Amino acid sequence: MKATAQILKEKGLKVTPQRIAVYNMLLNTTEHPNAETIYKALEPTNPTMSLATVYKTLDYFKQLGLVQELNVGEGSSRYDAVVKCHPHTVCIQCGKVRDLYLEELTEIHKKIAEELDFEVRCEQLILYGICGKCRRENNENS
Amino acid sequence: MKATAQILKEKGLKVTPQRIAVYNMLLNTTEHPNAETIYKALEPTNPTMSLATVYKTLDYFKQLGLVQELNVGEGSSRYDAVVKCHPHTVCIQCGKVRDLYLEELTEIHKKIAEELDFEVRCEQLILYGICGKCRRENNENS
DNA sequence: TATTAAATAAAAATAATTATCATTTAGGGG
DNA sequence: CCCCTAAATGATAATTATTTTTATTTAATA
Repeated sequence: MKATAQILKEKGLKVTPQRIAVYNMLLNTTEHPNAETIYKALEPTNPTMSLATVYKTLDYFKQLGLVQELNVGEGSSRYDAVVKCHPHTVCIQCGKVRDLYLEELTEIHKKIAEELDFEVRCEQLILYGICGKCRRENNENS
Repeated sequence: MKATAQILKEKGLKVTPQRIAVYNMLLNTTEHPNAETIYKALEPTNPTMSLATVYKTLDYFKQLGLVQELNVGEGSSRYDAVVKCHPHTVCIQCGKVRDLYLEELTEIHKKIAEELDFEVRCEQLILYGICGKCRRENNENS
């Protein structure tokens, strides 16, 4: 695996502890955290870090294709270090956002795109519903 | 077509000029306006209308299934009087949001959902890209 | 028509994000 | 290795979208 500092350098970014911290945090989670959550997670180890820096860092990363922004209809944006377009599930009960990897879908959308007067750059599919865990808990309590 | 007042009444809502205006405005557009845009559009005919009322009205409508909220990654939410889940295209150049009606997709998602430990309630597909109009304009200018 | 609970407008409050700006720092050149 | 400078940071103010509050108005029922 490529070192974070190296990745930043290749993108033409100055390597700073803050940027390394944000990127590593995102690499090591599948939780799709928002800026606030990232900030809180880094506070213990980076006590001088500011929330504005997190926002600015995420914005740079987004422009350079290091992260993707995801809005599932909450107040705030979530971020994902997996930049390849991929579908997500959102549990409307516990709020958990999970990645889905369904090659079929990608292919199907490509095919459909060809039939439209629209040049698809990225497709985002969000499935809203009840995750397995919540469904089982609901059944127990009824 | 059912009268707006009747629809509101059936949902157990008090019929007010503001609610009728908001709902009719959404019925008569395919632009997926946000709260601000709805407010501005209604200002000429409803000069006393307040933005807070637009927000509250949209919130009621959403709860009752009269409108659906759509977030394509802008700062604000858009609203659609077509409440059936359906895909959208978003032009990353002109910002236009359009409805797509692709039955195949709905079916495919249903099938895939069966294979997941996830009970799908609604799926939202957003295709980001360049619309035909923008693509043609780009070609002219190059 | 009178009553009353609910809806409205206006304004203040909140939340998420962005901008400003003085200070600090990364990283290239000497 | 240190200096220099442009860029990054932190603190804070500003902005934008949305929600809440509250006094007033109104829809709808008796």
